[in-house]
Amino acid sequence: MAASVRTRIAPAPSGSIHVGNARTALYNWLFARGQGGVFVLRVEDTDQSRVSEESYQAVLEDMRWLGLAWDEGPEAGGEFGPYRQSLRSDRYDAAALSLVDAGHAYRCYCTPAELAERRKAARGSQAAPGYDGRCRDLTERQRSAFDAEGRSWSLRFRVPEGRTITFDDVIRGTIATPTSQIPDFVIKRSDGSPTYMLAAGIDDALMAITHIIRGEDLIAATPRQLLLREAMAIEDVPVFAHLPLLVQPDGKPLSKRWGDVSVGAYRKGGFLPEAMVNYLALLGWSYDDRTNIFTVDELIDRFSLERVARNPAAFDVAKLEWVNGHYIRSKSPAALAADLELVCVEAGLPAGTVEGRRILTAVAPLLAERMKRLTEAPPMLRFLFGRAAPDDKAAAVLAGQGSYLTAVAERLEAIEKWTAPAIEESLRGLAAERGLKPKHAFQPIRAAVTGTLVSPPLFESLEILGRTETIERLREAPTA
RNA sequence: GGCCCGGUAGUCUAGUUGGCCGAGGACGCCGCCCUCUCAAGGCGGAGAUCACGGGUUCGAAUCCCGUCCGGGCUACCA
Repeated sequence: MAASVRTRIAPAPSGSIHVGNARTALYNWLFARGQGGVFVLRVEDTDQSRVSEESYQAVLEDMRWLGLAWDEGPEAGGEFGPYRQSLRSDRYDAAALSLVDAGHAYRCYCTPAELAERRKAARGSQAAPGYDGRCRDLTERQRSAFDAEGRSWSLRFRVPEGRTITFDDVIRGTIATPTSQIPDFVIKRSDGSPTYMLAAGIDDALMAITHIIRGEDLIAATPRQLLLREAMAIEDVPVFAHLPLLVQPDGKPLSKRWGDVSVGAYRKGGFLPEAMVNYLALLGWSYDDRTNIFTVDELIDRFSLERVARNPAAFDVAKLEWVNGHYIRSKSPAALAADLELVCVEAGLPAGTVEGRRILTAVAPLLAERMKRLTEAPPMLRFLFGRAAPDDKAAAVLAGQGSYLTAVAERLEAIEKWTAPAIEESLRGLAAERGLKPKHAFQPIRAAVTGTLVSPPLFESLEILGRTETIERLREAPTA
């Protein structure tokens, strides 16, 4: 039994979570849960310029919606807090200080503008990755001179020369990087704030994270954070697992121009959290060669880092919709009605009442099997919340049907019990008497009652609508 | 440019100890059935020179080499 697995998701609070981060969060969560470990939520808000309380809340809200409960983090607490980097600057300062004292970091007086210029100049040449190490060995006198000039400084990590940093990635195997490829990187900005490299590296160590599961884009950051740990004499080395990127169907990186990239957008778009979780789990991971639908417990039980794919995965909305449809159909009428109430109210339908709930619960099973997204419901059940003029196609079908609809109304008035089977029996009887094919017998009724040619099953719809309302609509339908 | 990671049908993938793969499943697509519309469901179908070229082997998607293509990193962003 693995004693104490600890994983973490460390989102920047810049609004609703990106689906790629949501997947990373999910994998971390699944792994921790499956190992009986702890899942930590840490907010990386070191870049003060782009955080707001609102977007911070949006992140927590998305996590809750997805059902990814964190054991430690904001609001949950924990012995390794605080869990917002903006509240942990004392730790970063202390680490930076000791790094400088030990000679592992030094002041760099180069300004961003100078760096940009030198980088530009070095572009064409052979080697030259990043910083050229100009301030690496400044003398005390030179430093004083810069200070006298009033130049501000940042702190850079002194990357040791001539070594190769190696680590084993659970998903990709061994990855080795010669330190010649790693320039002296900034760990503390001139405004005193820590960079991601320092803050994340320290926090992962301080929070005793045992498994770092993150995006492939961070694989280049790994040797640097390993170097940082070594310089701070941190013995424990976490297990690394770098997930493949999420891309668009055309293979390009996910961008807003292509479509929705935030969890919030899918939530508003009528997707169920369980569908989102199931689909995201499948984006880059598989259990076997045939299983597509998993309950959360099954995912927790079966998920493993070893079975995560290595190649980028394209986000396919069509498949997400299929998964979503599956979960919509598996919901109980009452539960689905609760979801429908939200989207109906959002769509302006007066569904938020006791009567509204009764209606929604009744149509829920009917709608379930023809929805891929909850947002498709309002147009299909609008007729249950009020009359509307028929659309063009319905109007065309209604033309000249006045006497037939009147006959239908009379039949329905004579029914003893207002139930779908009774309605069906009655209307089929009438159709048979008139020699009408079912389609020709029923479409005019559908048009008259719902105002459209596409609706939930007719007889059930009429039952839910009620006898009085049904008959009135039949008699008052515009058939001219 | 340098370093790193990838490359099985439109998409997600199975295949990881070479033969059971003349490549399996799912979404999507096409057709049929069911049927009061739309769906759902059932059945069937098209779709992959396993990026390309060499090599090793009786035999390679699976091993080796090279090439090409895509992506990531190369920031006082994370």
